[in-house]
Amino acid sequence: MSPVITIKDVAREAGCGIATVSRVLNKSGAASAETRERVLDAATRLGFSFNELGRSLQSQRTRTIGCLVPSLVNPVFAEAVQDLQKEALGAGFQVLLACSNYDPALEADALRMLLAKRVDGIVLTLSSSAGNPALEHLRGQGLPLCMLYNSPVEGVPSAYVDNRRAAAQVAAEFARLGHRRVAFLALRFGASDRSHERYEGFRDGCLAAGLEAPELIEVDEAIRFEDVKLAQRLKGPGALTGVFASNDYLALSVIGALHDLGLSVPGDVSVVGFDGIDMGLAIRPRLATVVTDAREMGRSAAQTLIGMIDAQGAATDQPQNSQKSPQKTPSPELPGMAFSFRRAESLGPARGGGTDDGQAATSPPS
Amino acid sequence: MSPVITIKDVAREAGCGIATVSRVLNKSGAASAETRERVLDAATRLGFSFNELGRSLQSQRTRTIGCLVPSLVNPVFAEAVQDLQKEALGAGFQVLLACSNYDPALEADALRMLLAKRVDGIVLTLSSSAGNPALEHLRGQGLPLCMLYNSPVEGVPSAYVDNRRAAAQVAAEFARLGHRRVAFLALRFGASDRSHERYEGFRDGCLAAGLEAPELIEVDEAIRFEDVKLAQRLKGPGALTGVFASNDYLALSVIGALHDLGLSVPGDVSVVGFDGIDMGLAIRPRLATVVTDAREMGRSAAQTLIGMIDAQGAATDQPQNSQKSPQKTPSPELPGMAFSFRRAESLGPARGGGTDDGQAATSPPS
DNA sequence: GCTTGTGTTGGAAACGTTTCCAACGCAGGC
DNA sequence: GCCTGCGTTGGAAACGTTTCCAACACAAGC
Repeated sequence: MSPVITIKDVAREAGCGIATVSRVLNKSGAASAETRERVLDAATRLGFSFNELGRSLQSQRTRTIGCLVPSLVNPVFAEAVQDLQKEALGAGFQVLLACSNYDPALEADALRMLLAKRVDGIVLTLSSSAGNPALEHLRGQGLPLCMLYNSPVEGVPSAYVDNRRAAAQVAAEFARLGHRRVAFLALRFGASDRSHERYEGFRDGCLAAGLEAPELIEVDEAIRFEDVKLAQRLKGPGALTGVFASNDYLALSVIGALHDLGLSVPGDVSVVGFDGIDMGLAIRPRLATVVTDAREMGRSAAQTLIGMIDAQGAATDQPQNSQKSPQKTPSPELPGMAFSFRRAESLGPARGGGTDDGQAATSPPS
Repeated sequence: MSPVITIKDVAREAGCGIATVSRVLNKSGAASAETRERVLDAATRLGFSFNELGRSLQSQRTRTIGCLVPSLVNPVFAEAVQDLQKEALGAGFQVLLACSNYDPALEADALRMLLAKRVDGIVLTLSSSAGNPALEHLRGQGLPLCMLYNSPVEGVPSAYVDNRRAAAQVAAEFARLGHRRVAFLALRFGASDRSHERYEGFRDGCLAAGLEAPELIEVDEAIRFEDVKLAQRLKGPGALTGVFASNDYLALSVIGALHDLGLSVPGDVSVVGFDGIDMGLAIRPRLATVVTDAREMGRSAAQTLIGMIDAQGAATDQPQNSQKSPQKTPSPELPGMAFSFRRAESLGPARGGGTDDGQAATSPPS
């Protein structure tokens, strides 16, 4: 429609060369007050704005970061991405988003496209990070990289929580309330590192606390519970008294389903989640869970990545004094991020179990 | 790190010119079988992949679409964006994402950056679309545009639901169950077209059904309800018997809060939401709400936009036979998308109200 | 007056691609 | 044997920008 204005048009309008226009508009290099005036004037009069494509091609930086997550339906990722985007915007970066839907093939495809678009760096959550060929390929490119929610892999920083440690703490809470027989309910056990780690941490925690090893119950994508194996494990002798769901989203639907089975939470069964999504505080009983800060996770990943990008740029600009300083960017190995356990109504003393301080556990959340 | 491979490297390796490489790799133009072989071979040996920057600069198309939504924390937007991205990917487009956080200044900023990055089109949800200067600016650019969740503005297609009609139906449901005094609870009334439209539709529906005009209660960002004005309107004579929340997210937290106030849902107060997010089915009582298909909304917006982009491309390619056909792309005015009312437990007969068929309304959802 | 320096300017190359077009080799028809 | 035409090829321009560098004007120092 309206003709696209380029730097050449501005140059013609201002009666000078394109180099001068570039210098003035970028405040790089000097120009006489009078010329500057003319250029600025021409630019606004024409409504000029830079074409970032030309700029990026020349400068070899796009000021765009790629972001790959499994899904936005899980609020944890939605929040992380939202704050990542916000943080990036503050630093002048745009975000190119892709969802893998937990499919490794899509992951690889998406990463290829991000590379082709020449993003300056990538934040990614992989289904499985250890030995992932796509990840190896990325590392080979020397592109700044930061993982999100994945446990860090040698040489790649990550914004994450220590799933094993957190899950072990959940086990301790169950034990404290007299539970003896509990289960781990995993939504996508085969396709998720995080599910695995949480299970292992939980199992180890249970064993350490003298509980039986937890049963592992896998459920498929659907949130429908009419047919679930869980039901048959909740009644009769030797029934489970507690369930640890691999994330809050799953935990909430479990609570609803238990309700329909005529079981009360936490009277008959206790339920604990993982993530600390807001919705867990909106329902009654409130959801006991491992609270993590998804937004902080997103921000942290963005900061780390942008730090790496800036460092890389600086290294290229000033290669002379990198003589003695370490060649390779130190690749900040972030510590795992903070989490806390939220005691809330969905976790109570074991049904009929002898507890030390079971009564106190139904107190309102901290 | 690893040297970036360009088409020139491939040409040298294959012993031919860059034009030939381009033709072979793009399958545009002919080449002898032998040359093709050599080029293909060289490309894979070197691990070549196109630099989309150079490509876009030359072809004037980036195969990237911009997407601007207020927030990803509301699951409705998260789902819409997710499916929009999926649909776009299927058509070979990437998605550049921005969140405005309901801030018009950020909206404008983000749109400027999307334009500078030369996206091929934009899908956007604006706080307020009528007479929005940023929107006018975009239209002036002649850039393909499709709104999401906003009511369509003259000449700009939109994937949306008819908020007024849907809200009026909610009023009818309240009336059917004998409610006389109800309220509309709005989360961000000042900054959202959608909130406004829902309120107006609800008010008109109430009046049409012989109810009093609903009270309008605005709440701020926080989901904390300890201090809410709502509480005082729920007890004593003339108390409200029903609340229509401007979206499901808000409705769910209202239910939790009412619980804490010692009020039962739907025994004392009925609650209805808008959107139909999954979580509404996970809690008990299940949330009665207007069910919309967020994912379909995202897909539809993507399809419409990509259709416009393709049409634009075709028009530029073949300007000769556009003689008699309409100059301007017909800008498909989409009809509002389907929605349905979900009767669920959170909506029951009015407390002490004389109802026609109140009992049937507590039946399980359809 | 000539050199030297400083401050301002614009031409041109480069970034990686697509595509126009001219050039070339070669077979077939006369 | 020459012209035509076709299939194949590569040089070069173009997309919009940044930046190097040479050119220029002008003042100051000798």
